[in-house]
Amino acid sequence: MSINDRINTILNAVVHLYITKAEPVSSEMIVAYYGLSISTATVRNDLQLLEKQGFLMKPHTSAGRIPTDKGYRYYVDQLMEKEVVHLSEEEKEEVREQYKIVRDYNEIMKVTSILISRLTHNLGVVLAPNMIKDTLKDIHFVTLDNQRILVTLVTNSGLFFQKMMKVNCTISDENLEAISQIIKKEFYGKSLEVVNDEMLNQIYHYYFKYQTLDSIWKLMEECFDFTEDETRLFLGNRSYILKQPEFKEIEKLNYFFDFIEEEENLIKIMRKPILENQIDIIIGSELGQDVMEDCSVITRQYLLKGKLRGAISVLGPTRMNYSKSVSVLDFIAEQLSEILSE
Amino acid sequence: MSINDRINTILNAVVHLYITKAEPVSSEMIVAYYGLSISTATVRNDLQLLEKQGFLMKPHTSAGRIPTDKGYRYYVDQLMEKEVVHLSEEEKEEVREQYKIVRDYNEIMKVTSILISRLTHNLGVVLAPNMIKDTLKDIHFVTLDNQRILVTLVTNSGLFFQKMMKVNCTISDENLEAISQIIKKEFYGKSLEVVNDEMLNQIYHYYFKYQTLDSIWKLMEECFDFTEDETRLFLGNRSYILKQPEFKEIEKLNYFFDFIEEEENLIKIMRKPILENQIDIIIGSELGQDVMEDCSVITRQYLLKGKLRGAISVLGPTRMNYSKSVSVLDFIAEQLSEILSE
DNA sequence: ATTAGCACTCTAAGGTCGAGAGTGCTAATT
DNA sequence: AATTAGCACTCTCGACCTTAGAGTGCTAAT
Repeated sequence: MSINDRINTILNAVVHLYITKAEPVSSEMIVAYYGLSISTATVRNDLQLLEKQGFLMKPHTSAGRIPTDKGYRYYVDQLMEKEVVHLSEEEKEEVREQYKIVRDYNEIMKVTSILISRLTHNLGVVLAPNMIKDTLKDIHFVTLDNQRILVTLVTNSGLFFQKMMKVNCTISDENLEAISQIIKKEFYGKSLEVVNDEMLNQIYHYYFKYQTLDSIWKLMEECFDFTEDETRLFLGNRSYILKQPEFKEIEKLNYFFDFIEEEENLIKIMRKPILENQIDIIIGSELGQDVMEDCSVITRQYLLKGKLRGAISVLGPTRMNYSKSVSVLDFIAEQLSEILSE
Repeated sequence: MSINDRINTILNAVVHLYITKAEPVSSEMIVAYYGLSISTATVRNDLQLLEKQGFLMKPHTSAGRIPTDKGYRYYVDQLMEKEVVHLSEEEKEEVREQYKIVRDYNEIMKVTSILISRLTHNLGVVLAPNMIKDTLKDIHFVTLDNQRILVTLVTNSGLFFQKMMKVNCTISDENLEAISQIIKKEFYGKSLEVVNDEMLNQIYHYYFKYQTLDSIWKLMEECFDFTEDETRLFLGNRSYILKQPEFKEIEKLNYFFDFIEEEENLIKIMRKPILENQIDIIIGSELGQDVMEDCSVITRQYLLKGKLRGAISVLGPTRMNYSKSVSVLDFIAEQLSEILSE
């Protein structure tokens, strides 16, 4: 075993033991738990070295070591076993079971976030599929009552988008049918993004072109305005994260909840472009949020019919089980893509 | 001022001051804050009386008094001003503003839960309108892709219910149209409850009656099975409640979150029948849940087109501002009913 | 290069103490 | 009879101290 191997082993041991025990790791502990054939003094020398290089730190002079963000970074990049799937057959079965029951997209997203929470004991987050780049396949109007119309918009990948519109005059089913035909004729095969743009920019054009249908077009303008970014975010259980020792001071929890309840914060993190089938791990200070410097986020995108769509994440303390979380996200992303695409 | 009036004033003072200051209330404090023209000794005598009768208690011998559940109960039933609306014009305006923006039912529910949280600084909860007693007005099928059909079911009060169905064979639009006609013919004007029952019990009857449409009926059985009680619950912000002093011990928070994340718990409380336009206040031990004995729930139902539908609630520590919470629920229920019924 | 040995440092838990808040009782006052 | 002043008593809370022990870092030996 070369000296470099030994140093790596020791760093790995510190990260592992700290993740498991949530307490600073001492030289003695490392030797004991890893059955190393070197003395604690040697380990101490190596620990000093690792601290000087910025991978480890001590909470106080006479304490064991804990990893720094740099230490975690080195661990996830270099040391962590990525191949091994850290999921038991029971856990996998649980996921499959849950997915068997769900019926609609909302439920799928909700269940996914809960599954991630349960399996990682951190907070699971799901960003619903973005369909702005899908093309328009179909549009339907359903009259709810004489003041409300439900618009359902179906895309080429089988996703749908709904909006309720308020009207101040009754519009006959024939007229609705006519307008849906016109929209299909004009926009079929165009991406929602384009539909949105064209509709907003050229509404008067359509208005004059199909004058017979008069006031409906004003509504269409509103209806096709997707700019408000209807991103839907699903947060799983909070109860697991409360039990993490890092949150035993209520102050930390406050920061954490203030952060996650501002949806923009999470969306910004999860929207970050990631290479297909890759995992994005952001550790502590890398988040660039002072109040979240003790937390990490792991994000993975999922596919729908082969295309990147939404993302799923684990949010927890920097002292989270990274390899387990990665395994969970990998497995769930795979199952989710399958369900959505089937 | 009769002696009874004085006792009531003192009890009222203790509740008020404890709600505001979150600290045991002393005789001196009562006299000071209420400018009473009696001595602290007299107040102490009355406090002793109130304690003997079970309305107050002391955390320890040399501490001030705090209300018992019985004390809170007497307060909300007898002392609390119910008429006065404890909402500022700004707060009301905020509510109206928020409701102006929302577009669909889901969003309305979500916004409502958040508004309740924000205005009460506790947890707001919304139970979505129950439509099982509505009658069937319309049904639509939308083909998403060759394996999925979206069923939209419209009721007489303009609510709708959606379900995604998986099919293993392509069903033509003509057939879908035909079946929607048949369903409308058979079930128009019947309550969803009845539709559900009849569909489940007589599925074979329909199957033979309209044989030409063969396998679709199997799907209908599944589609109309509402028994799984698709109750939708919306929880508002958790961040306010974290800041309440009763939750400074993390243990209490754990119990709280475990409780609210089990949706059944909240549904059971909120489904309890309540007289129209009445408020239901459940205090501490009245909840019958050991772990929640320091929490209270206030529930109010809201109307849709004049009929009781869902419920909105405030969940917080027993030391919550009951009159403010009641005002918030009253105002929001009114606004919500209006929005839903307009 | 590794290790044994040991002095040193710091935390965490426990103990003591006094100040102060607030009560309850008694005796005096209205 | 109801109210009040006066005061002893009780309990908490924070400050301070002490000690055990966990763990380090250095030095000198291997």
